Amino acid sequence: MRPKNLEKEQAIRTIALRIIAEEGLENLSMQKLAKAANISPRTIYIKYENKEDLLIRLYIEEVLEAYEAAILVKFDETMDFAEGVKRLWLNAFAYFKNNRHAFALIRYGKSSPLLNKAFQKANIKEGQFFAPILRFLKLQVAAGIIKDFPFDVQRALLFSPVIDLVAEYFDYKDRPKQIITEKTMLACCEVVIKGMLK
Amino acid sequence: MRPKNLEKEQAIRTIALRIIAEEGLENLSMQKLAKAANISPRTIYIKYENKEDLLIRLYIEEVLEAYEAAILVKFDETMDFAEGVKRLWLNAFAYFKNNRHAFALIRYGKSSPLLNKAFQKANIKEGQFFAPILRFLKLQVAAGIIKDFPFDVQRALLFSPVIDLVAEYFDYKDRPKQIITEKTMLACCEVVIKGMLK
DNA sequence: TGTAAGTAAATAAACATTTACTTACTTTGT
DNA sequence: ACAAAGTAAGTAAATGTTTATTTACTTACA
Repeated sequence: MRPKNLEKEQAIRTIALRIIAEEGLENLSMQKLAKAANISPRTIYIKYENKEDLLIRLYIEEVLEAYEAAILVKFDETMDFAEGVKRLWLNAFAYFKNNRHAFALIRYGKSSPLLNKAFQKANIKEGQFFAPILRFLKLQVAAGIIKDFPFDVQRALLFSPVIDLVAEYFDYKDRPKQIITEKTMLACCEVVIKGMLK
Repeated sequence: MRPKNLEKEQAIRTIALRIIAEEGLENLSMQKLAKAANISPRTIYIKYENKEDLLIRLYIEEVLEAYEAAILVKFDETMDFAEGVKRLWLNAFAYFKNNRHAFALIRYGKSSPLLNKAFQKANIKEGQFFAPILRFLKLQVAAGIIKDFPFDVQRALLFSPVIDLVAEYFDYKDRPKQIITEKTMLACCEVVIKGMLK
């Protein structure tokens, strides 16, 4: 049996992400993708059931899982609160800086109903994305260090500025002076930490 | 001369927003929109140059401008810091609660390159969206009440959790217990304010 | 009655997906 | 050691549908 060409599989994913980031999810078509990846449209259908399957697996397997892995590097749920949050912020910043296209799809994950539903489904099925962060925060609440909110609320308070700040980072990339540096991120992270402490 | 039917114009906008919110921006087509609004596709082209023009004006004129107006109700740039931020948070929460479809397009505004560029262009041309908030924050910095960050950074720190919390509000709408209430929003707002104070 | 608003139907291009075929590699019998 | 068979991976081209937009006509009102 002829073996799968893994380079082609990776090309499909890489180029799909690039098209989504540069032209938008609404402008990604199977034929455009095939042409850009220098393959036949049929080849995409060997690896993916259909367009929906491609998008969902691109989002979950290629982007979310890699993002989760990157964010948890050198993170440990028993860390000190401020240290733990700073580690997560810096990991996220570093990951997105090097994965602009993945960042674009992460943003679509919050707007597109298709990806949003896929995320919720995967989140239920595979335990929970970012489970170590959930346990980390539970420990902090139990120790009386931070205020007690539902997890989803804590996540919004602690991490939603990261996404907006990374967006600013990319906005300022083609301007004379970058205002979002690792130093800025750390200063912002401290603001968020201060607010959250009891 | 036959006069324009303003009801049809409004139907186009309302139904376009509904399709985007329910099926996604990538599933809005001119023909589907015309059929849902019970008009001929040609009618859309009397009011809008093309699909791009429709989307951009829907985003800027129908959603962003209404959002800006709603958020600034009873807000005054000379307000006390905590009072001002709370007012903005509660106004945003109230507006989105009653305008779920507008909320969906606001989210697309951050992911879709088309809408994102349109926003930046409009923001430069028409002075600045949310200019009173910019001046409000400048006053607070000058008075030594809050930390001095670039405006875009301050905006991320003070307001990005609102969007995520509203998303949670809608998520919890079809579950037995709502966790995002006005009280939750106020508690979160206080967390953010505390972090920002000098 | 003149005219822009509106319609129904048409156009050509692009779309997701399939058909019919070829290629390249593994397995198997010698 | 090796060639021929079997097979999934891959291709080029076609399928029928949907797309954005236009054409040619009708309607309603100043």
